[in-house]
Amino acid sequence: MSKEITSREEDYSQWYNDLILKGGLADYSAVRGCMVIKPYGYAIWENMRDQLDKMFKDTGHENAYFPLFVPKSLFEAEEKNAEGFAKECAVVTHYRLKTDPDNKGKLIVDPEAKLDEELVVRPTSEAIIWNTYKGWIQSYRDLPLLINQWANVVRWEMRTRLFLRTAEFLWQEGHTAHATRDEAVDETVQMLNVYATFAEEFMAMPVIKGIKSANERFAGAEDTYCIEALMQDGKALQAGTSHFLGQNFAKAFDVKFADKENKLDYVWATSWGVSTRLIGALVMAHSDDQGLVLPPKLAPIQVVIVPIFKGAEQKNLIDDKVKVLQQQLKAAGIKVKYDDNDNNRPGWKFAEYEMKGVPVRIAIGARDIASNVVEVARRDTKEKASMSIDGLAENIIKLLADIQSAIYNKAKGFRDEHITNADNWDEFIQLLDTKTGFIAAHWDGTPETEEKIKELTKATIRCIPLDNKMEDGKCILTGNKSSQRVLFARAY
RNA sequence: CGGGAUGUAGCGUAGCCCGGUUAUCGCGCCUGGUUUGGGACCAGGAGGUCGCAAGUUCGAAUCUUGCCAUCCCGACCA
Repeated sequence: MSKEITSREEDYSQWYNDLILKGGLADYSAVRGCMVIKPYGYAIWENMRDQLDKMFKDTGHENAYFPLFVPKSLFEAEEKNAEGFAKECAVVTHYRLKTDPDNKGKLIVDPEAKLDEELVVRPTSEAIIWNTYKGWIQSYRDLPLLINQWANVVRWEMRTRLFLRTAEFLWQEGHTAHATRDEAVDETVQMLNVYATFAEEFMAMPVIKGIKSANERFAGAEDTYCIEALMQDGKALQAGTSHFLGQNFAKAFDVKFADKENKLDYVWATSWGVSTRLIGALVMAHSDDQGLVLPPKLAPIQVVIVPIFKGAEQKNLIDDKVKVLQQQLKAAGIKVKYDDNDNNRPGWKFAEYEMKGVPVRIAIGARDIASNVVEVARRDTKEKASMSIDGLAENIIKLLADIQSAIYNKAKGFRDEHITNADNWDEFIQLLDTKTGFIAAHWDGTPETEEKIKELTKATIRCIPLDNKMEDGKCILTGNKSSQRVLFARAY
């Protein structure tokens, strides 16, 4: 059949693409590096967004919206940030087209319509937001300022991959301002914890909370905290970041506040974000060679009901029964779909919903109704069981919870299996090339050493785990003294 | 952006080297019927800017050039 999926074994990249395309999450578009997010994929994003938005609001944040365009002069105000993003910015230079006098029916950029100042299409919004905050903050009474925005950003990446790295992507970016350093650091860590909780409890994806080395730090940040996940091919994926920005942006945009003693000081800042990349992470974390495996808490469809019948009479009988069941399941808060489309037979539907990663499938036929049961199949293990129609909703709720924790445990088992200590260079190389995953190794703490290791192996320091224990050792490359292990991996 | 590969109907493809009637086949799609417990079957039918643009030629899916997109490997990537 045309919907066959390339196996992970055969070609991991192709497997990933197949899942996205054939699972109906997204499609390529006519625009280089930009994808179309299809309804099924967007529904996952909506579920992620709704949950995260709730968590942001529960921690005191409000949503706002800032412009897509950033005047170049503002963009360059915070030097490090500007430098970091300069190479991947789309820039608007003109505001008008006109008909081509030499080529009928075609348009050209009107050279008369050149902008005095170029507009940068935001790759991130610190600049425009901090320029705005300047007008909003005068006193400690205006702080903290806790704002989030849901937006699209553009980063002109050289090589793109569906969801993992696209030229335009959807994300949220929180931007907060605080009166003290400590409060800003607390906020940074708090939001990192929100991300970690979301990843583990909703995406069923275990993550390591850590801090980035100087090389991997966000341009313009003092510290970048991150959650790192491990994909099934042994490569790491940065799933979310939370930055402590110090007073860098306050100084760049001259945002000062008066404290209780009427003393002026620059405010302290954070920014934090996750993007549609999370969908890529979700896909790679759990799926198998038959298709997507989605965690029940984020699945657009949690339960699909497939009727099996001979003739219209049986179909009517099943319809009546399903109508009741559907109401019960919906009342129990379950997202349920009844697929009684007559174009496809049950076997086709089974395969289709497996590919789409629907966590639970219920098959119901005349003989089931006769014995007051349904056949319940779970996507993660492919196990099938007969379940009584009485109290079905309660049992399905339990099953969905089971699946949620089962796929988390499976992913966590894999992840934990793939954190390995390396005590010298040979071991390090060996592990990178055979076992893959996170490698915990001593590092002398210098950017030069990290850079060298990256050159030699393509492995980078993913993070220094927050709960790291101190331990004397020697750097695997230089042999210099080290006080703790850091996590290396090849990464997306 | 450099190296390699690819682009023919919604998907997968034959034809291209060696230019020549109406562009091949399978899946899917539409109509009708029979079916339905793991990707159904029969009959009829629709669907094509051969990625786009220029060029060579009496004639281009086929040859040439440029461009666009995708994939793989690099470089790049908070």
